[in-house]
Amino acid sequence: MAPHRPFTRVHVVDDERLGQEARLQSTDHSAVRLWLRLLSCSTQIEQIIRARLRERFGTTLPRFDYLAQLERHPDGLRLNALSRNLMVTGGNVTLLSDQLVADGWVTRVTDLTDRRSSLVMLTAAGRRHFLRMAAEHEEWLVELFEGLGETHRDALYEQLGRLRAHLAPRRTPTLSRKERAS
Amino acid sequence: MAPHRPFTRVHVVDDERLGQEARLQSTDHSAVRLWLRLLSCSTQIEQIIRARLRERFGTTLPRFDYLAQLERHPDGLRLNALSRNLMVTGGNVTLLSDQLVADGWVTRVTDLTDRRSSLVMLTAAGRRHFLRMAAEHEEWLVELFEGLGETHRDALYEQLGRLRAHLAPRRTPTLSRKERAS
DNA sequence: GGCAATTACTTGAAGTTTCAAGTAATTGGC
DNA sequence: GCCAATTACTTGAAACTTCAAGTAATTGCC
Repeated sequence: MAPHRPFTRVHVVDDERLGQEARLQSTDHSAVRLWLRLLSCSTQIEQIIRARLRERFGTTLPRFDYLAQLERHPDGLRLNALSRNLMVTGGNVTLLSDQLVADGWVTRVTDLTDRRSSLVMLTAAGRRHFLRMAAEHEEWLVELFEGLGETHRDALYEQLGRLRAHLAPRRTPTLSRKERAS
Repeated sequence: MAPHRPFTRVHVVDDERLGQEARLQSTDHSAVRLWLRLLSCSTQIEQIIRARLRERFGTTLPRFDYLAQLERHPDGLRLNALSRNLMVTGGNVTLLSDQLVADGWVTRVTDLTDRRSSLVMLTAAGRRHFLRMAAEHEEWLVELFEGLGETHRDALYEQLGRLRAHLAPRRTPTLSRKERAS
C-alpha cells in the first residue's frame, strides 16, 4: 500500500507481509489508549453536567460556558474572541448570542472603534443568573471529584496542564492587533 | 467547609454581605478548574482528529468510533450495547447504523434468540476500510502526544484511569441478562 | 399460560453545530 | 489616498444529536 502523504513515514501497519497479529502489535497503541481514556472521562462528566443543567436550569452546556466566559470579562468580549475561547465556530456564537440576548442575559454593544465587531457582555440579570447556576455547577463538580483523593486530583490537574501546554502551540490563530493591545 | 449536599445548604456565593473578592475565593474552585482543563484538552484533540478524519477520509468521529467498536467485537454487537459503549442515544445509533450499512461497511443481522434485537457487524470491506483509517488515526495521536515525555504520558494515563474508575459506578444502566451471560 | 412490565429498537420533531458562502468594515502596501 | 487582502460577523444548508413517543418482542409474576 502506498504512503498516505509525502510528509508522513510509511507506517508498519501498511506492510502487508505482516500477519494480522503482528500488524496489531507492531505499533505502540498507548497514544490511542490515552486518548480514549481522556475522551471517555471527559464525555462522562460532560453528560452528567449537561443533564443537570437541563433539569435544574433548563439550559445547555454551551450557553453556560458562554456566560462563564462573559463573567470573566466584565468589559465585554468580541464574538471572535468568544468563538476562540469556547472552541466553537463563529456561526454558533452568533446563534448563541441571539438566544442569550433574547433571554435577556446578554447585551450586544457595537464596538465604536471597529464597526465590524460587536461586543457582548452580561446584563445585571444575566450575571446574577449565571452566578446562581455557577454555584450549583461547582457543587456538582466537587461532588464528582470527591473521593478521588486530593493527591490524585492534584496530579491529574498537573498532567493535564502539561498536556494543554503541549497542545497549545497547535492552535495559533494569530491574535489581531487589537487583541494584542488589550 | 460544609459538606456538599445540593439543595440543602445556602451556598456562600449567595451571601451578599461578601464583596466580589471574598465571594470568588470563598469556595474551592479547584474542581471546576480541573474539569475545565480536562474539557479543554479533550476538545482540542477531538477537533484535530475530527478535522483530519473529514479531510482525509470524508468521515466523522462518531462513524469512526462506531467502526472501532465493531472491530473490537468481531461477533457483532447489539445496538443497545453499542449505544452504551459510544455514550450516545439509541436513536443516534440507529441513524449511524443506517448510514454505515448504506455505505457497505456494516451489516445488520437479526438476532435469532431475541427478535427485538439486531446485531451489527463489520463487513470484510468495512474492516479493511477501518483498519486503513485506524492506522493513520494512530499516527496522528502518536504525533500529538510526541514530545510530551513518556513519564508524563504514563502519569496522565494512570491518573485518568483512576478518574474513570472513580466515575464508573455513576453510570450503571444495569446489564441485561443476556449481557451478563456473555 | 396469561398479562403487565420491561426491553430493543425506530421514528419524527426540535435543537445544536459545522461548513461554506456572503456582506460589510478595516488594514496595509504602494 | 487607493485598492487588494484581511478580518468580523451573519446566513442558510446539511449533518448530527437528543428527546419523547411509538411499535414490537420478551420476561417475570401470578
